Amino acid sequence: MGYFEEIRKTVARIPRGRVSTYGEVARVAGYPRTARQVAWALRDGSLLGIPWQRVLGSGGRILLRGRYGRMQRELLEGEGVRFAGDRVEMARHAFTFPVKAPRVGTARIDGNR
DNA sequence: GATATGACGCAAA
DNA sequence: GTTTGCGCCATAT
Repeated sequence: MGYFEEIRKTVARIPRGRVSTYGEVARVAGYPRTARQVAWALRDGSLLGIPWQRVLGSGGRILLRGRYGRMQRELLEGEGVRFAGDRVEMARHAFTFPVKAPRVGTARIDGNR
């Protein structure tokens, strides 16, 4: 799987009305410290049917400048995302990606390893 | 291979 | 709260 594909797949998991951040997406996708590259993967997200508007800078700030930035805000507000000033109310909308942890089965101790 | 470019993030001032 | 500097790393040229 390619890098972009992983990133896009991760972004696609963000539910409507919830948001995430570049850094978070990068980590969850399995590529820590590649927050900047996430932006690259989303450049033509709108053309790929990816909810690019749900990815924000840390702290819930919209980093996109100009009309695209305004468009992002409109799209988000359109799906019920609330803003406090220039940033999204992360406490309310931050999406926590489900951890794909090994099951914590009842009688399973997970010996070593 | 070498450089330049960013929708980043964080620590420091 | 703001600005600055720097590390980061996939693509583009």
